[in-house]
Amino acid sequence: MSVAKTLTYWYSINKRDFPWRNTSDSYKIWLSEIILQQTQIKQGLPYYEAFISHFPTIFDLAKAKESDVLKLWQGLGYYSRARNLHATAKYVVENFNGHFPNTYKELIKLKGIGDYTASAIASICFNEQTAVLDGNVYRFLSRYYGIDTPINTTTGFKTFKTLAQDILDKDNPAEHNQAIMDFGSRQCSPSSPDCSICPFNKTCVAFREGLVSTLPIKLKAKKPVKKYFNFLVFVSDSGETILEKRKEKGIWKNLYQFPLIETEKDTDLNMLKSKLKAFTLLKDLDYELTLFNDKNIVHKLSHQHLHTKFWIISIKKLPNSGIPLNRIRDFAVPVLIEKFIEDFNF
DNA sequence: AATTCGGGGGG
DNA sequence: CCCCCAGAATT
Repeated sequence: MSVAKTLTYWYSINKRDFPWRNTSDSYKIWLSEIILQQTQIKQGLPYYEAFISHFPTIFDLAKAKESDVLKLWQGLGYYSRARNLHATAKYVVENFNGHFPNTYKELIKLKGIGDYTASAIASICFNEQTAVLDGNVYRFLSRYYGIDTPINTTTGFKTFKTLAQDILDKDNPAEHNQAIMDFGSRQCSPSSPDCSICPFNKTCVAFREGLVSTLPIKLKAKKPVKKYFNFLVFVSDSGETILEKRKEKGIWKNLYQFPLIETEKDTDLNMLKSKLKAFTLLKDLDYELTLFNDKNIVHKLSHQHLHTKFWIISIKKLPNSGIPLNRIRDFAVPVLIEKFIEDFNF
């Protein structure tokens, strides 16, 4: 039996039911694929439900404000996905009357849709013969064929993409693509898969040669950089605070935060006081400065470790216009800020 | 070809 | 502490 037939047979028995399966609604497939980029199903599922509930059609999503889309995306990370999701919804409504293009070639032109997502939508929605290549597929192919080419290189991508395309079941690309991903996710799992019950354990190169735990090969990422964040949490007598929008490119673009002072090294009370003196807005105002967290809160991102202090600035009246504390939950904020808001309990 | 985008969970 | 996750865009 061919590799593809074994995969689809396994899938016919082990298929899980998800709300984006058993539909060919390209809006739902697209939404699920964007949410699931670099995201486990368990984490993404509640967000998918929330988006479908708030935006049942692409027209609803296109009509929304970006701030509302980001608020709904809050906590899921990689926020460019939400911005691109919204932009593409508007684009597809404006240019295609709400209908997604039905080929890989046209889909990949859209913001937020790369090789994987274009292949997924084209095959699942329109039965185009184009193989998906995600982390699960890399793992299965590298183990089954015993390929030690690093997967996070240009050569690795070409090698595995070609192989995935070669073994694609041309008669049923939609089922095949979902089968190979589900198989990689659940049977050919990253750590300690149960190869004793694997339908490929007679032919898998990695199993035969004892390489299951070493494949796939991935080049190591460089170490994350340390940063020092000081958030200024203003609290006025009238119950207002200050949030600002992050407009620069970089992390958390278009999300909100308390006014931020980033420093080269860890900051103590006196250092921060001298920093605040540079704020002309605060010059003639009377305020009390206290540190909320004695130890730094370390928020870990893929490429940055944020050593964070929250400074409480109690003040009679804000230097410029603020927002009422009971409105704070209307703004999309990073998880780091959200956790503080819950802990501080204004 | 490298780097940068988040956050949660497993071992 | 390491790793991985239904990757894409930018440099």
